[in-house]
Amino acid sequence: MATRTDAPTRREQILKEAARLFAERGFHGVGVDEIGAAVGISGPGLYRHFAGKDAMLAELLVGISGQLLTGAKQRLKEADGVAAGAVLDSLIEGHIDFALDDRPLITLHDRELDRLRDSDRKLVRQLQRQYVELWVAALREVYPVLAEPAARSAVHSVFGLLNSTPHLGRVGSLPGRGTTATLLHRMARGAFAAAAGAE
Amino acid sequence: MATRTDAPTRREQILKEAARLFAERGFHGVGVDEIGAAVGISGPGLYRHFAGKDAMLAELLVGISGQLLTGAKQRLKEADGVAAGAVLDSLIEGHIDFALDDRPLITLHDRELDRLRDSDRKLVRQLQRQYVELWVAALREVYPVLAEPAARSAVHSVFGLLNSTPHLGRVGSLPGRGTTATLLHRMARGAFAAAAGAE
DNA sequence: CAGGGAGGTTAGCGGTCGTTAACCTGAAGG
DNA sequence: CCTTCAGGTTAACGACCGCTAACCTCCCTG
Repeated sequence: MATRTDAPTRREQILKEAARLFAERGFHGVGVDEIGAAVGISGPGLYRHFAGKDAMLAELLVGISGQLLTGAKQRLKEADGVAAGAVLDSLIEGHIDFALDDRPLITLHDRELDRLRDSDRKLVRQLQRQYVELWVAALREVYPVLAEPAARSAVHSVFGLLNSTPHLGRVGSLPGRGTTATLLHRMARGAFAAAAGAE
Repeated sequence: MATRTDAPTRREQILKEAARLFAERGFHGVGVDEIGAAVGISGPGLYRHFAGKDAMLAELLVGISGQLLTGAKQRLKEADGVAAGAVLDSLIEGHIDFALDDRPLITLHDRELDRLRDSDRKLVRQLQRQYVELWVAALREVYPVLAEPAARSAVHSVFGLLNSTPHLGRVGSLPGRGTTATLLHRMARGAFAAAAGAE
């Protein structure tokens, strides 16, 4: 996958700023005028790029879920034949990268899903479900003791743990990205091991 | 502490329904008419009990933070002289009880804080900070290896793990409250142990 | 060099929402 | 029995918000 070097399109600028604002003040708490102002144009100008405010949220949430799922599938493909534990580690690593690099999106991800049109919400839910099932399978490969319901609960809980990055204070106060990533990774593995420990 | 048997006051009914609605659709996504309808009166009738919509949210959030902090202090007092691990277990147990019994409140707790007036938000933040510091101290009692910043990050992450209960599907699909509580407790301990493991 | 589309602008409409005003009612109490 | 007041009601106001309409201005292209 070639790294993008070209300038972001206006659509992408808008999506990025909208994500930040939605994460900060909630979908209903942000007006289109503010989103426009954040990219240097005025409110109604946004309608040259999106059908409406809902469409921005939909594109963000579908994008997030799709990106997580695609990334996970990619990692699973690359990790063919390696130890089960390494596969799980790779999933964890991918999720942590995302949680640390796109904190506004992580916030939106589990906060504004209900604001979507029915069809979009179903799509996002389906992508999320697939992502979860990838984790559940990888987890049970490592810990066959875990029954499926317990494994699913454990995965959701670890998502909660990894997605706590927005609560870890502003970027400056963190002990450094690498340190935080390592800590989160260890804790996730520890939580999984404990979940399987005394089943 | 005597268990309440008397009927809930109207104020309490309103707060409970408001919490549920705010958690479901967000603070800005719920109208006062809906909150009124949920308790059988009409919108403006609420103003006999609260100064405004903001006041309901404020009372909810301050109540949550205060309740968590008070409960934790109580548990610390009762657990005087016992092993450090047992103290940490008691904190975890208290938080899990809260997360499982008051899921709407847990959702509000880290989602709508920014909608508060400055003074209320500062109060809530202060209560939350005290609560976190109680945990950090208890955690470092068990794992003295953990430096304070790492301990604080670990605590926030475990909160994320424990507060994931709203994502665990509707109550019916859970494997039973006790089972879930035990699983969460084990995972929290496992995450803490791993955080301290290779410091 | 016409012209047409991409991407802006401002004005304004229609609906919603929080809040207030004015009024009503039933029960308690001297 | 009259008063008072807690706790409702409906009507309506003002602000805000998403969105559309109408118009403008480059820039690209045949």
